[in-house]
Amino acid sequence: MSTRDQFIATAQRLFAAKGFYGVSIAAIAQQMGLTKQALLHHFGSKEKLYGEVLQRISGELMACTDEIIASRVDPLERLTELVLAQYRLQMADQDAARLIMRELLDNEPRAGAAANWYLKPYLETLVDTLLSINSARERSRGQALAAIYQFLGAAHYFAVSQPTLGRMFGDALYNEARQHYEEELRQMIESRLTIAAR
Amino acid sequence: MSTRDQFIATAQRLFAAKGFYGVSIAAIAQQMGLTKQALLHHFGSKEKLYGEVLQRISGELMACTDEIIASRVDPLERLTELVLAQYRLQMADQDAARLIMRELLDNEPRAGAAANWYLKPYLETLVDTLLSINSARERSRGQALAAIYQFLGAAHYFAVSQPTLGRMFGDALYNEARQHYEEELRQMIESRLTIAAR
DNA sequence: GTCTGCACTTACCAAGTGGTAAGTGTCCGC
DNA sequence: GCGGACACTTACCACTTGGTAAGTGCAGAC
Repeated sequence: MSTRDQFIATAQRLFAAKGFYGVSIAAIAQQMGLTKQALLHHFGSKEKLYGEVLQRISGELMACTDEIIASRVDPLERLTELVLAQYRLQMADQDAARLIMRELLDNEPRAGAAANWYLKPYLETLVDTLLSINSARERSRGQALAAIYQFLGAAHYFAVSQPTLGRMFGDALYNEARQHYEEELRQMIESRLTIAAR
Repeated sequence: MSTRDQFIATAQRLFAAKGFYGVSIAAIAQQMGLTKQALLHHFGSKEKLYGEVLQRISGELMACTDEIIASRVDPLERLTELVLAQYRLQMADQDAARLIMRELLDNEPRAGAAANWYLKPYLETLVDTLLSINSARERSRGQALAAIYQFLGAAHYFAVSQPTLGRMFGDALYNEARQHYEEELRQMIESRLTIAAR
């Protein structure tokens, strides 16, 4: 793993834990036994490093999304898999999930606002897919977005809560909830879209 | 409104927008045309101010929660109202919602970790209420927590997304989704708990 | 050998950080 | 009029911030 990639990985971990302003470039470099000027040598500025972290994350999500879109044609199945895949990715890399959540919270545009150019097409895809599921029932884009947001919110929120829940109730209960969660999500999506089709 | 309360309100707004580390006490004071020492005079330290902001927020949520627990006995109705009330509060004060979300993300304990002593009893109440809805079906605490988290995640996530969604798609679409969202939440809870009762 | 590019260092900077100390003015009870 | 509590100020502190400048050491090319 190149020094550069190591920087990105370390930065992702720290940014996820304490946020952009909560981490100094010196702290990131120190974690790797280097000086902050080594970091600046590779990335030029703190913002650019942050941008690269976001870019790597959104790249992974987009790749995963594209694959599902290519392989699943049935809209209900596609929508379900898109949400579940996103959930699995976030559970597998919870630092990434936290970072994206932080990006969602920060209303100021920063470092190219990387969350946008991945999140927007992703959301558009989800909304379009949902709208194509049952053309019979009239459904506005706003209503579709509301439904999508339930799914994503339920998934993302849970993926991000491990530290807090672990601290509150112990990791055992979180892990127990985790065992059920994916299935719960699947049922939630199914029941929502099935009821909607009535 | 006292200077002190103004400080808390201003701090809440700024902390919500940029996080604890992203805002300096000088910036907060400057917004009110005062010096940072005026702020320190009232609160002693940045952490204490932050703590007071969290305390005010959690106080409101707890008051609202207690009232519902006192007035609703039917568990399904109580659970639904608890989640919806939380959602309404968060939509009414989106800065507060963002702050709590940030608190959820920060795994380090800080400023008394105010989110804990409000969030934990709140979650416990929700889990207990859910478990009492249908004692016939065996259900573990972890499973109950998973269900609860779907509801809260869907609500909280949406409440926090206005800036991002507004930037992405324009406020019109967000407002349209918003019109439907509370009803969507209600249906989601109902269908989840109704199916569970089968 | 010497030159070049690369990864990385030490040294330094202006600006900003949270916080302390010591006032300054103003209102209020007496 | 006076003493003290209160709200707030200026002045200052040690420290950290992101970033620049100028090397240093070391590989490979010629």
